[in-house]
Amino acid sequence: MPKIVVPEERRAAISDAVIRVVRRAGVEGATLRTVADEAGLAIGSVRHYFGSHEDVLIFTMRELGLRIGRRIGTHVDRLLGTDPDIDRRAAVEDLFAEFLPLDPIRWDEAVVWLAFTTAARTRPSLRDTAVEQHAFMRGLITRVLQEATARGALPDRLDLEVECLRLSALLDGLTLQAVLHPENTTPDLLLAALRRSLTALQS
Amino acid sequence: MPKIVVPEERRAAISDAVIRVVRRAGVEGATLRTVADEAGLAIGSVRHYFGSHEDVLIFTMRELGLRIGRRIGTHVDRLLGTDPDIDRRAAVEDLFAEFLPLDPIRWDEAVVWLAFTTAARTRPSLRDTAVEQHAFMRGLITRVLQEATARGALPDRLDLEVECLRLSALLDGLTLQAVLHPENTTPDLLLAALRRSLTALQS
DNA sequence: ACGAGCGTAGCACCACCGTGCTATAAAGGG
DNA sequence: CCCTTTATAGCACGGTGGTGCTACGCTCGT
Repeated sequence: MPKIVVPEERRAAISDAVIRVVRRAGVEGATLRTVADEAGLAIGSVRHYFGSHEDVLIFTMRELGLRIGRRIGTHVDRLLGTDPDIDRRAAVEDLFAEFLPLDPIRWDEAVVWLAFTTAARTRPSLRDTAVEQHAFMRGLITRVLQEATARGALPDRLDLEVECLRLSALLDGLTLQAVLHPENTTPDLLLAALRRSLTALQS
Repeated sequence: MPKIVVPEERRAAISDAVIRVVRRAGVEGATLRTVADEAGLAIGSVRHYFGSHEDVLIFTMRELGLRIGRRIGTHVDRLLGTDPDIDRRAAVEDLFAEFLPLDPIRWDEAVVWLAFTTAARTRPSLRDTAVEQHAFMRGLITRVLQEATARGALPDRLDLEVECLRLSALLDGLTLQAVLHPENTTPDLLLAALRRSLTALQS
């Protein structure tokens, strides 16, 4: 049966298993044994595709980061595209809403990403990915704010560095609360908070 | 030498050691051995004061929560006190600023608290404390907003549930970013973001 | 003064971790 | 057809985790 296998697919399947385990038991719960079990493989098979346990985590975190970035990228394309007739306010709202865990799929992703990015504080091998993703988020928000300012959609004496921080902190904070206290942080509340903040920004 | 020891002091000293270890190595790094080492005790001595490793973590998290709550409580007393001549806007700002990691001491506390509260998601024994502290924060913010509305300091058609979420998410998000990406999130930026948000709330 | 009780310390056990290493079976190329 | 390569699987080792249990010494009540 071997040799027909595409290594990339196997790696992806394994990292999916890692994501499920982390969601259930945290990063420290994702041992080679639990991951192999979740993936329906033997521990030796998992090790065949990764140099070490650390590599499994690094690959999975990067994979998850790419997945999130790809999802958000879709909205960026629409917003920064050439179509002049779109409702830009709605497009911006959609873009930022994509950061929020508004459905079970994104909620799971947010849970796992939070686990990884907090774990990265004490795991040097995960830091790079965490920093990259954070820079991506800050850069994206800054660009959107700059563009909106240039367009006259925002007051032009805003301190964009502070506004970027406020917005990214809001998104991170909403996500954090939705992940840790979902019973008090329903999707409709998340959306209401985002809408209110964007509206307040315009005045 | 024994018997002169006050058990509560020993427990407090041990939980201080736990806090230092968690700051350095995360919750999963706080094993009985590392904690005992950090406290300058033998592993058996630590176990004399706690029923289990789990108890050590529970006690320490609760202790840290109380410490944070006590610090914030000081500002609450001042704000809700009877003195009519205080600058209420400044008092509110001071109160909320107390949630932020503006100095090394509070930064350490924020790091450790974040570690505990995220760990609580997968550790049932820590959940209660996490939920309590979160309810405390939400309740406090709601009360302040209600009082400000009653006083006429805020527009009275605000949806306080949404505003409470916005504010608590902002504080949590700012803290999260300061903890995970301190190089991009300096204390003066944190304060600027808070001030801007409070001002925006009033208009 | 002496025994009870508490603080301190550490051994021993089992469970689980990552990893080096080996074994087996299934392809694909010569 | 055989032999190299690759996928899969698993053993065994060293290290480390929490914990049950025991040992020892100091202090204080009687």
